[in-house]
Amino acid sequence: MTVSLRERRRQQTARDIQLATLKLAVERGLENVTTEEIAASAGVSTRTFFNYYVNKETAAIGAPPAFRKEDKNALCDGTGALRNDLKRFLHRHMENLTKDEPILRMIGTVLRSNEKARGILEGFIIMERDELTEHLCRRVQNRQVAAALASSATDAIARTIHLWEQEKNLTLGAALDMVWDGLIESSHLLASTSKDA
Amino acid sequence: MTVSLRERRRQQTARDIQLATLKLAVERGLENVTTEEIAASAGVSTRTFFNYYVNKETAAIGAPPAFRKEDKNALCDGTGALRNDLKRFLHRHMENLTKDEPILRMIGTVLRSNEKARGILEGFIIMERDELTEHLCRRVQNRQVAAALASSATDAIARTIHLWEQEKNLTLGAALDMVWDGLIESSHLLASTSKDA
DNA sequence: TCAATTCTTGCGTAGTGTGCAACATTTGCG
DNA sequence: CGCAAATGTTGCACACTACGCAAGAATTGA
Repeated sequence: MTVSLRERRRQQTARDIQLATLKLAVERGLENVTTEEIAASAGVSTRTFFNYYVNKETAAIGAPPAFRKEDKNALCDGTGALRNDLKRFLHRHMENLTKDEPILRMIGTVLRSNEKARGILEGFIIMERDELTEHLCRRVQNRQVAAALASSATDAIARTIHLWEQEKNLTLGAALDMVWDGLIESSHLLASTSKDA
Repeated sequence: MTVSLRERRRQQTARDIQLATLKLAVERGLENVTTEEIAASAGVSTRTFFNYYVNKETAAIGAPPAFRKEDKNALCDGTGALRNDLKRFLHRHMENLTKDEPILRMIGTVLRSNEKARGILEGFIIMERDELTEHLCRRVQNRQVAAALASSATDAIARTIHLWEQEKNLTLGAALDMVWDGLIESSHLLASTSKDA
């Protein structure tokens, strides 16, 4: 854990800038905030702001937590029913997000109104999903099946966060359970050729 | 069908600008094309360009075909197995897209490298998906189930286009069939609690 | 302590996006 | 038809974004 002073400062500045960005963005909307203001609020020059982030949208999003390698491996090397392994995987990831709930909430606010920020996050999610697809290919053989499962996973996460943002008194874990039940039910519907439900 | 001259010109100019944007974007990347160039190429002033589109990314995407109302109604008022109705719905939509295959291909190129364009399209897709969710609520009662189904549908479309872009000699319909089989198979996996497959 | 490396900053500049006002075109009505 | 209202186009001015460059400050390792 030899983190140099430089490195620590870099991390701190990056975070300072992100927090300054989100704070101002939540107050008045990211569109109505200039990079100059953000930089001033974070205590750096405008030029330095751009040394850290290529634009204010990226500054707002920061570096979202990716799927952890251990969790991905546990998912595709799992021995139980895929369904259970996937549920565990998702819960693990939600715990991972719980650490930064305030930031998550602020980012949600920004995403709702800012197209560019959405696109940046979307790009990140696509990468994560593609990687998850790759991993799942080791477990399910058929690429399209793996892709469908990976989509279900990332979508479930998105819907979970969305639900959690709307329903005040709901933890991320509880929201995931609701979303998960919906996913399973929808799978039953799609797996069946009878006209029930 | 009384379309005024003004309206027709507007449509034509909008399309001219979109085509000029896509042409230049495919050649050199949308980042390396200025609005000024696009406007000149489309035969209008820079200012007029911004009267039609708020930015070049929007110009590239244009107005993507939304789900048709009749198709949505057929889906949620359908009497057969949901699975079959959904498959038909997706095929209908792909036919809908087939009309503009060249544009679709160019947009795909742009989306791969441009975050802002992705965000704009994502916003459009979110609206479509939310509307589809609303419709599906009439058929499946539980909101989370409807949301999961709507996600499956829009994701399937995205994966279909992605597959179609990669595999040269594959129609949109054929690509959808492959994606669809993957979706069904993944649904079986998620519906089952046994550790098969 | 000193030299290499890295970070910060100001300045200059190309490009984006909008408000405004003048001018041109289309439309609908008498 | 002909004219007034509505709508569309354009140039200009301006604030803001984002990046290259180079000078100078801070951090590192020897």
